[in-house]
Amino acid sequence: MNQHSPSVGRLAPVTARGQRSRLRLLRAAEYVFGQKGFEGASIAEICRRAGSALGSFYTYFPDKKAAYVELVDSLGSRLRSELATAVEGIDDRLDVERAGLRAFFDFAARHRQLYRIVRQAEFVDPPAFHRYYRKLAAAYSTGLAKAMDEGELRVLDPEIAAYSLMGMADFLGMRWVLWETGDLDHVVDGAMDFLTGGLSVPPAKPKLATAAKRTTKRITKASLHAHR
Amino acid sequence: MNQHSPSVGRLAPVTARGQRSRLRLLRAAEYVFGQKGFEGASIAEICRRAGSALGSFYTYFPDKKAAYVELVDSLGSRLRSELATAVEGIDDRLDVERAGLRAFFDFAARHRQLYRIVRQAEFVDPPAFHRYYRKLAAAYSTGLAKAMDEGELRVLDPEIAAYSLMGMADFLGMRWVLWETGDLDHVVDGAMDFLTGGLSVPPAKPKLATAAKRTTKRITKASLHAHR
Amino acid sequence: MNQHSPSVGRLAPVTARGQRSRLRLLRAAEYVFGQKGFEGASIAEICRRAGSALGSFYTYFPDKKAAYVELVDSLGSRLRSELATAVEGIDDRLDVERAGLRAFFDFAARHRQLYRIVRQAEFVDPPAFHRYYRKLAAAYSTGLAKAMDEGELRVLDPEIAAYSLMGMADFLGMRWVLWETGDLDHVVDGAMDFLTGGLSVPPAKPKLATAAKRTTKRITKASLHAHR
Amino acid sequence: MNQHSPSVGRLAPVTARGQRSRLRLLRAAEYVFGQKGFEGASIAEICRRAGSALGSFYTYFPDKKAAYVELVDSLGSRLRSELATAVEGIDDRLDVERAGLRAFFDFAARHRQLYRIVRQAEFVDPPAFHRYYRKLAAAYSTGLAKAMDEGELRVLDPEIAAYSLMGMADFLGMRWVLWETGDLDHVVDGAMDFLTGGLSVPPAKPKLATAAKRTTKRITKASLHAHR
DNA sequence: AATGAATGAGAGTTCATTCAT
DNA sequence: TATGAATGAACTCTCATTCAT
Repeated sequence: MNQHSPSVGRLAPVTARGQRSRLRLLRAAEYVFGQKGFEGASIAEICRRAGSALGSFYTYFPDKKAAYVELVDSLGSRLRSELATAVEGIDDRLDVERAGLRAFFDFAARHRQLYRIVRQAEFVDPPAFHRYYRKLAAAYSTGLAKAMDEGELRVLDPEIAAYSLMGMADFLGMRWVLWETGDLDHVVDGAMDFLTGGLSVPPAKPKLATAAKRTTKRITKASLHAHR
Repeated sequence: MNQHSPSVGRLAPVTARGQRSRLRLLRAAEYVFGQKGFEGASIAEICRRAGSALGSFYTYFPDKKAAYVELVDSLGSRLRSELATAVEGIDDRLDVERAGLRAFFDFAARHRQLYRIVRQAEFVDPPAFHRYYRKLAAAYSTGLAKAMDEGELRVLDPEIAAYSLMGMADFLGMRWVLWETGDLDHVVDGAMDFLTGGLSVPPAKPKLATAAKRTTKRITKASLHAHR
Repeated sequence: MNQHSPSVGRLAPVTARGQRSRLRLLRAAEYVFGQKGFEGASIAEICRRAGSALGSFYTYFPDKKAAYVELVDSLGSRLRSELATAVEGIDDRLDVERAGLRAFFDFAARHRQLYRIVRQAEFVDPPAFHRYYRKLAAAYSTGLAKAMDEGELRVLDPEIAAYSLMGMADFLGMRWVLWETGDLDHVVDGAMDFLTGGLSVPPAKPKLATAAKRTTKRITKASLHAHR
Repeated sequence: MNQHSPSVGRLAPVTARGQRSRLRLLRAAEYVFGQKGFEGASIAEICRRAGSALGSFYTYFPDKKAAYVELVDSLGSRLRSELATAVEGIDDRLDVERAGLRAFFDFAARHRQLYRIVRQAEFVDPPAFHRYYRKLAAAYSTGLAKAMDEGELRVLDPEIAAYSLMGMADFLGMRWVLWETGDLDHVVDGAMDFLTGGLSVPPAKPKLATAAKRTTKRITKASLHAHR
């Protein structure tokens, strides 16, 4: 175990000074873990960055993994909370989707460590990894199910829809937020276009379709060109 | 042809015995890397599993990373080839999507190490990681663009659509292949339902819509129940 | 008087509250040192057990070793005092031996940490270790010499006899008090039998010897059986 | 676990070079453990002394403790074997005792690390500690029981006698081999005197007793003087 | 006197890689 | 080619002790 427990030393600091130290360490850990991954990060570097002595890390965390797990949980709840705030008060469910997607991209842009930390969690602590996605999915599923019940969305299996939408957001963010910052408006529009109407051609007016086709074809070729 | 031809990144064995040793090592590596991750895996364990001596690893691979990168590339090309085979000769583009999704799930079920190896590639060798997804996306985008051109699919930005569909497949596979083996037919149906028609309620015949709604609503509730 | 008077090796508390804290720490130290050994014990655990803060230890002891040494000395003097009390007023010297042996076993049973603390003292502070045994041996030798002088015991080198008797008591206690609680009366009887008459067969009356032999032979075999 | 196992790396070396390395490490470990105790010894120092690299220790031992336990077992069997050799062919049982005692003192003198290593084993690995004494005691008890059966020794509980004799030897060795090298002949004589005839005064010829008394009294006083 | 945060030297252990055979 | 011993840098974690409050 750790050297501490109830009376002597705790992991939750009691003094204000302790609070500050712990926070500094956690922030440094978020940065370093995001930069180097779990294995690549060293406690020494985290402490150096936090301006603490090596041993101080263990005043606040039982071990390296615990700090990592705390970060995963924290990123998850920060993300969920930002998403909730972003869609608050929006009535139209498709607008909710748009705002949510946008908010996710913003979050990812402000927390570029998100992907690396969450994805590597699978190797560090599978439960934390599952927790992250399951909590997101649960909230998402519930929202979708409600909207379907109320006739605002087409009726689908909400959990399948939730994982589909999460996967979309995840991959689009990886591609256009992480790898190559692009015109996010365009990405959001494109994604909304897809998730709103799906792939299949509506049994519709041929003239309109042709016009649209020409337009997007150009985009298509440019995109393909750009990436080998 | 590309930067990953046989002679680059690997030390090609000349004798048949060497061929066999190399393959045994690679198979062992795939297993161990999939089980323990890149950092967690040790060359010693790989050699033990392959029945080779510790030093022999370096007869065939310059270092640990090289073997890992080769695996990522190999998984990528095996997957692309299986997908291509699976959809070969299918005319209807939506049937192509269905068959592709199914083939991906099958592949993931047979290569449960896929997710762990590919995802961790980001930390081991970012180029290999990008290559994996970019090659998949390029092929996918091209196919979608063609189908859109030919009027088989609604016209969308094909790269956005490709990443969206890849994200869907990835997350659905993670959820229903990796985490919890479920009724894959149901998942494929649900995913096709979503990706075909999207979320928005069609401005359609009220009677049909109502009927469908009631039917699927029951499914919905069951699903929610089943997964917390 | 000697080099271990109250004010040396300890920081004497002045207030009553201080007295209590010091004692609590010492008791906790005795427990933890006995449980984990000198190196295995941590100041943190001692403080936790004592209900004190980590820093408080150093209010009363200059360092870890000082507390340990104080315990060794204290165990030594407590033991010597109990032994002295136990044999007080006993006239027959062999009865003194019996009572002393018994008292030692009782002490060891009540202070199971005794062996571990004293034996490890050799590594922590050799002088304290020697002091412990030399003081015991000195008192013992004196007593034996006196009894020999007075014709109550056979005349032997008293120091050799003292160390022999201490070794006997030590090992018998280790075996039948520490390791496996047995029938102590039987052990005391057996030990007295040995230390009274020694190993050699007296040039005695054949009939009695034969009878005794048969009787004890049975005990013998049972004992051997019982302990592998 | 260790990085090694069946095919890749073993703890038992297969090459002659490996044999030599292992032996060098074990000898160095015996020296350093004996000098500094288990906790005080560092693998680094052992390797330095053995002329090996730090990591090589772990080629042959899974951890520090394993090497220690191996030493305890090895000391135990070396001692038992020397004792067995020393008494081989001796008919008179009391002569066996004398030769055994002497052999033990010799062994202790040549392996001054014996006491420190064995005694600290209690904290490092209790089973090894028990094994050491129990094996000695078992052999000893058997020998004593046989001699008692055959009428060569007075009949006593052989296990009690064995532990008594082991304790005597242990303490006498500690006092006159380890602490202060003395006249071992005198110690052996004195010990034999005690263990042969015990403490009690035989109901014998007064004249002889008086003579003996005077002789030993002088020794007594000298001894007492010498040690405070 | 008491608290608990801070310190940092030092430990055991792992393991990718090299090398002699 | 194959083997397995050898290497040593690097890591996580512990804990006695000090110090500011």
